[in-house]
Amino acid sequence: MAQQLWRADSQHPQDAGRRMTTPHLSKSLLNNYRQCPRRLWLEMQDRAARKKGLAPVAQAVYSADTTKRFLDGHVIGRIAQACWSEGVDIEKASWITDEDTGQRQRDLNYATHLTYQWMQDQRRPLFEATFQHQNLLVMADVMVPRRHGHRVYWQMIEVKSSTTPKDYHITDLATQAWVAEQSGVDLDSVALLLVNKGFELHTAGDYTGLLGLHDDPDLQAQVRQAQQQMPTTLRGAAQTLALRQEPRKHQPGDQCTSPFECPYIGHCTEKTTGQTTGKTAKQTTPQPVPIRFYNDRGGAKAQTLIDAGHTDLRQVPPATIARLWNGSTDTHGVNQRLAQAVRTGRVVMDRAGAQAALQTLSWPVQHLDFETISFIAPVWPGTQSGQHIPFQYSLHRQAQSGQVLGHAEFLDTTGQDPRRALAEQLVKDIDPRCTVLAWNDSFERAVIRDLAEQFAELRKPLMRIHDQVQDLLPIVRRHYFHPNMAQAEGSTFSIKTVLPCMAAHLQYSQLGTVQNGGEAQLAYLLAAAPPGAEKEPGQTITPAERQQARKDLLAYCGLDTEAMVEIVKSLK
DNA sequence: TATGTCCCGGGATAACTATA
DNA sequence: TATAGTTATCCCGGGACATA
Repeated sequence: MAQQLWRADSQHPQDAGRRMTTPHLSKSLLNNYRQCPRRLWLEMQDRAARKKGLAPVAQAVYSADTTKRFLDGHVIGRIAQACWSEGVDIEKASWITDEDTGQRQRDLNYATHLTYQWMQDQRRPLFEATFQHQNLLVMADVMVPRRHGHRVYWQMIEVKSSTTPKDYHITDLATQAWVAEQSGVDLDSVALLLVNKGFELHTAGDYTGLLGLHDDPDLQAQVRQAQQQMPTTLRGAAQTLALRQEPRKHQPGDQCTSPFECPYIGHCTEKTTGQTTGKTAKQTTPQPVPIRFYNDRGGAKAQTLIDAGHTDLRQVPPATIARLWNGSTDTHGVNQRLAQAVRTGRVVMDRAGAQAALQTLSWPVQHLDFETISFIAPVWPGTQSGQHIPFQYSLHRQAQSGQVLGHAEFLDTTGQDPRRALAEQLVKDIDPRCTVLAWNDSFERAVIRDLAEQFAELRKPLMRIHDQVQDLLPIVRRHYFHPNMAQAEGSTFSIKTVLPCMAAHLQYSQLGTVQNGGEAQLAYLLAAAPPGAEKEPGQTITPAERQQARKDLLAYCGLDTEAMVEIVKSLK
């Protein structure tokens, strides 16, 4: 006998709109809890405040990187749905118009009801099928009916804009399958629909082969295993929600960025460091300098010092520091310089060594920086998913004296494949006699290699440029350390960390909306969007916005190479 | 002679550093 | 998300030395 679709104790969807209480938790909220209870708590406070039209308790801010990832996810979601032409989009059908206010809004109880109805039909795949159990609501990306003899089972498919399966994919599937099964759905399997690495677009708009189904037995077992945690997780989340006070005992840590960036990082770090942040603390308040090293995997070296009772990096004797790295210096002596810089509060610089390194370059040098865009679903024929496609570069020419001899730049925001024009211009702009300097050159070299592979007739000059490229970063790393770099928020040797130490008059924070690579990608998408494109529903991108995005892009990329100019100057 | 301990170097690997 | 490069760490074998 076929198992009934809905359990007796679950509320009958017939009167869903009336009797069902709105669930308190969704899959993503549960994920927030898994990542950090404090995040869940803040998110719920935020929602409650928004509902009442009040100011949020904490300001949630998503970085450009995360925003871009969300965009990618939406695109992949749409492409996935196109794989099932018969599919019914529950989400789309669940928007109703409020008779009083005339506003359109989504009715999740209605979505649950629709899901129930279509599942009884047993023939068509469902998108965003909505299930509720207890106070938890989930939406499954795709549900596919599969007939075994007389019975119909369902395969639950989770679509991810990722090329490899991740742990959190398993927990996602576990949560959704658990809720669906608790509400009586017969699942025969779960699956992930992932992006096939290396997919190349041949015909514009044809994404056949972009996505691949993963439903091996190992996945089934992992999801089953993860489901066992569900009751515990739900109980924990409920306890967190019942708290009246923010659970501050959850202090910032690795969980703030892994597996996802938390939008409340700003809120939590502000609260914990209080008024004495690193920026404002001067000699007046001798706060202990936390023990941290460069490239110290998992903080192992730092931990040995902490275990030995050290609390302030400035108080650790140099010999003790040296002993950490087998009694000598670490590979390039970076951490000896780091410790010395922190101890003395002064810059450590091996000027002679830096000069010797710079001496080996072919002057004048040209500082090169690319901005690239990548699409998980490639838009231009001949490009692959995830490929970094350059749309902009900046090139500063600098004499050995330090003097700037010229600046060239390129920016294509036509929305067409920018590679050809960029490659041709680059070949014209690069002087074959000069060293080309990049910051972390592997990236620029890979981009140039790609271009050389793409355009056979430009291969020779492009590969010549490729061979001209050298890296400025290791020269700095081996000969320079500024005390501020030891406590930098970002990477120790990121150009955005190093620049303000070497040339205080140049600041990324003075730039407009584009202050890092992720923001550059978003600005590009804005500037190069097709005519009539909308930023938000109902908000067409204006020519002024496009112009501003272009301006910000030029300023940002230009500052990256100008930074390199200044860095070379201060090494001399 | 057999066995155990320590250290060192080399190779593989995982994790981290950068970039967008 | 991805890639390329770097580096800490693990593991292993070999050599030196001590001990049974």
